[in-house]
Amino acid sequence: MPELPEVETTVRGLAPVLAGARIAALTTARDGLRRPFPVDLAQRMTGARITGLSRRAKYGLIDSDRGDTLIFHLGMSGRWRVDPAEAWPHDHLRIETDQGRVLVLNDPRRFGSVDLVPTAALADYPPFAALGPEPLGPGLTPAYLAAAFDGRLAPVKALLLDQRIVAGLGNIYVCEALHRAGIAPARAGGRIATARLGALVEAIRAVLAEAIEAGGSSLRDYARPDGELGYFAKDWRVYGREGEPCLSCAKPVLRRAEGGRSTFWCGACQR
DNA sequence: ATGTCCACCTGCTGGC
DNA sequence: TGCCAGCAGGTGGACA
Repeated sequence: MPELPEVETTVRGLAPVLAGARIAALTTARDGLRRPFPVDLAQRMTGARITGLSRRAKYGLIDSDRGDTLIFHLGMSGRWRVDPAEAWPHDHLRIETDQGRVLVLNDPRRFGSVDLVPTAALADYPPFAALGPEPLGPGLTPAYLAAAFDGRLAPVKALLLDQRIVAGLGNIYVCEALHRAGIAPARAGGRIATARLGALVEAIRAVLAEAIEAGGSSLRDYARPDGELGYFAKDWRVYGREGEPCLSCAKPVLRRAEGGRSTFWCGACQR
């Protein structure tokens, strides 16, 4: 389920537990998730000190002082739990720090992944090879989108979900950004005026920034044990609101399923 | 190359 | 109450 804001919030929640700590133990409960875990994961991480945490697209990065970076992806249902009071089904990976803190990666659907790559060779990590710019970074501009969308007949929604064009957007935030920008999700990407792409860039940034802020707020609340990172309540303007009134014009929000995913939009506000 | 669909998994919900 | 279809926020590979 996690998109960029959820992963960002998760990383921010992991940082106080992991940064500067040494890994006392790393254990796995199965061979892997969507991919096998690295066979030497425990060997290479045990005893290592964590020097920093960061995020790229929907991936979380945990750097060790041994020159390795552990890269996790939460897939659709992954979450990190902090100092869990009890074991849950689908707890797949457990980290214990030298300060006695415990982190557990739980992922019922197992669409997530955990990999270990040399920090110096992050660019060679296959999932990173073709990633587009970070939506909150300097690379996402109206001119960039205009070039990326040029001549494309695919729906703008599909293009925004393509991680090679923009890295980190998922179904929810694409629906929300398109609504905020007043652009119909089915409109061909190459048929959007540059001025409207400017509105789209602003909408993407605003939607993500607000979600990260909401996640940060929930993070501050849960200094308690057995915390779940990255999941927080958020009110969507269109996502999940089929039939309910558009918050801009009160006409019912529409939903269409394509390729197994739902698109929510307002037929009146979005053109 | 581009656009579309499906598989990979488990869990939850709503309708019958 | 019980069963089952449908749905879920991701990625990547297959196909036309």
